[in-house]
Amino acid sequence: MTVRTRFAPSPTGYLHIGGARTALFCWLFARHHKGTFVLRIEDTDEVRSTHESVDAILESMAWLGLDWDEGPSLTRHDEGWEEKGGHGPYFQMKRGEHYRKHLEQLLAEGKAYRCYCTPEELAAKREQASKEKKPVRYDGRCRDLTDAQRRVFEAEGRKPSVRFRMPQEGSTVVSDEVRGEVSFENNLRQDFVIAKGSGVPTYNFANVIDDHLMEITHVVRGDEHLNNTPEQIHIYQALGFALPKFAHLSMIMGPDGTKLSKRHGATSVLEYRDQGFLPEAMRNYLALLGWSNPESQQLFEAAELVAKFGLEGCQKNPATFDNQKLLWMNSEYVRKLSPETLVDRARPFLEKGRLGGVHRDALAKAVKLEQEKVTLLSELPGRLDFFFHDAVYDPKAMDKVLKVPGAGKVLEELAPALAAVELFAAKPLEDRIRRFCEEKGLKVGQVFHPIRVAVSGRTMGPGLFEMLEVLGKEKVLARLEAARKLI
RNA sequence: GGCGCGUUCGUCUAGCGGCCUAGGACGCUGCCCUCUCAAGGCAGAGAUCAGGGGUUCAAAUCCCCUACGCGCCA
Repeated sequence: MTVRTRFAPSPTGYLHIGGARTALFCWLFARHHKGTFVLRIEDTDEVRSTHESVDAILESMAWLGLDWDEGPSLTRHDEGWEEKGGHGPYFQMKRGEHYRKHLEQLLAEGKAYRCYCTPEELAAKREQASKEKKPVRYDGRCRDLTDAQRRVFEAEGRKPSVRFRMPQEGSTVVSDEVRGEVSFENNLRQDFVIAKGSGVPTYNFANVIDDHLMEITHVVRGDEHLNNTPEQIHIYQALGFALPKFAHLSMIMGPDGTKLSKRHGATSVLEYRDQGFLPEAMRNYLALLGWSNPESQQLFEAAELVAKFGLEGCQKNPATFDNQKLLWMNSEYVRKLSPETLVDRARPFLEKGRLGGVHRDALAKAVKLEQEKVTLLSELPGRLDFFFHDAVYDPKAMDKVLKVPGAGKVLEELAPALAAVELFAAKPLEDRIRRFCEEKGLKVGQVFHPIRVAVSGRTMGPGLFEMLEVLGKEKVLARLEAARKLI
C-alpha cells in the first residue's frame, strides 16, 4: 500500500508556523515512504476564505520546499488555479456533489436525520441546561420525527440541518500513531451536525468524505482534531469506508505558554522569509519542534531528514517556539553556502539595500569575509555597504579610535607606505603594516584599529588585511584621507 | 461545566524498570585563539525527572490521586 498524506489548510489567512509544521510532517512522512503528498484547500468558510490566502499558502509551501503531488497549481489564472492529480477537485467548494451524494446515502439508510431546530431554539436549550448545571448536549428532539411532524416543520419554512446518529452506548477507541489508544465514552457524545441548513457540509463530514475519496492512508494533523476523531470514525463506519491511520501532532506554543499567535511576533511563514531566514533552516528547525531522533541530532541535510523522519519520534507534549535556536540554525545554514550562492539567495535584500547594481563576483568577494558572522540574509546590505559606498562613520567608533592622540598621525604616515605597496593583497599588506608598527614603535592595536575605522567607519568587521585587499588601494587611500579630515 | 491530551535543565529534547552521580542541542558564564566582531576549542553553571501515594530487590521509566497547562464540545 502506498502512503498518501494530505495537508488541508483553510484559506482564511496566511500559513502560520503551526500549519507549516503540520504540512512539513505530512510531507516528510509521505516522502519518507515514497508516497504521495496531497494539498487540499478547505474553503467551505465562504465568508473568511480568500484567494489571496490560497496564494499565500501555496507560496509559503513552495518557499519551504514542500512540493505537493496533487492539488492546485502554484499560480493562479483568471479562472482560478489549475489542478493536478487524479482525485480532484482539490477545493472543497467544488466537491459539493460528493458530499451531497453521501449525505443522501446516510439519510436514506437512517444513519443521519434532518433536524429542524433553529439556532435560536438550540441556543435557548443550551442556556437552560447550563443554568441547571446539566451537560449541554443536543437533546435528540428530531431524532425520531414522524413524517407528519416533519411536514409541519417544513410548512413553517424551517431549513433543516442534517445530524449524524451517534451510538448512545459503548466507547470509541481512536488508535493514534503518536498517542496510542485513546478511548471516548459514546454516551457523552451527541448527534452532531454534518450539514448545515444551507447545505454546506461541516468540517467533520467533508473531511471524512475527502480523505476517503482521495485515498488518504495517514491523516496527520494537529492535536486540536483528536477530539473530533470519534465522530469521524463513526462516519467512516456508517459509510463502509476503511479507516485511515491517524496521527495527532502536538501544538506549538508561544514563549508564554499559550498557543502561538500574532501577539508573539511573527507567525506567518512569509514573514520569516522576509526577515531573512533560509527555508532550509526553517524546515530543519520546524522538524525539531515536536520530533527528534534518538541521537538528538540537530542539523539535517534535506535528504537526511526525509530518511530519518518517522512518527515514532513525534512528541506528545506541546513545544514552545524558540526564536533564538532558529536564529542559530539559520546562521549554520548561511555558513554552509558558497559565497556566490549566498549572494544569490540574498538578492532581494541586496536590492532593497543599495547593492542591487553591484556585480555578483565583487559582492561574493566581500561576502566571503563576513559570511561566518551572518545570521539573517537581511544583514548583508548593512555589513557590506562600506565596500561599495562611502563609509558612514559611527560616532562612537570615531571617539574611541580616531579622536585619540596619535591616530591622525598614524593615518597620515601610513598612507604613503600603503600607496607604495605594489601588490595590494592581504599578505603583503599585513607585512607592510606590521613593519610600520615596528618602525614607529607602536603596538599593533594602535595602528590596526584606526585603519579599520578609517576605512569602514566601524570598529567591527572583517579581518583587516583581507578587508583592505577587497576594498583596493584607491578606496583605502581615499578613506584614510577622508577620515583624517574628520578628526 | 463535561471529555480528551500533556507535564525531564530557561527552551527543544534523549530516556521506554537496573547502563542516570539524568545525556545532547540552543541560550548563558569563564578561559584559550585573536587586529575588532564572529567562528572554533576547552571548561562550567543549569532538571531533587510537576506534587503525593503505591507496585518492585530496584522507577524519570508501571499504576492511582492531586495540581497546573493546553485542546475539543457546549
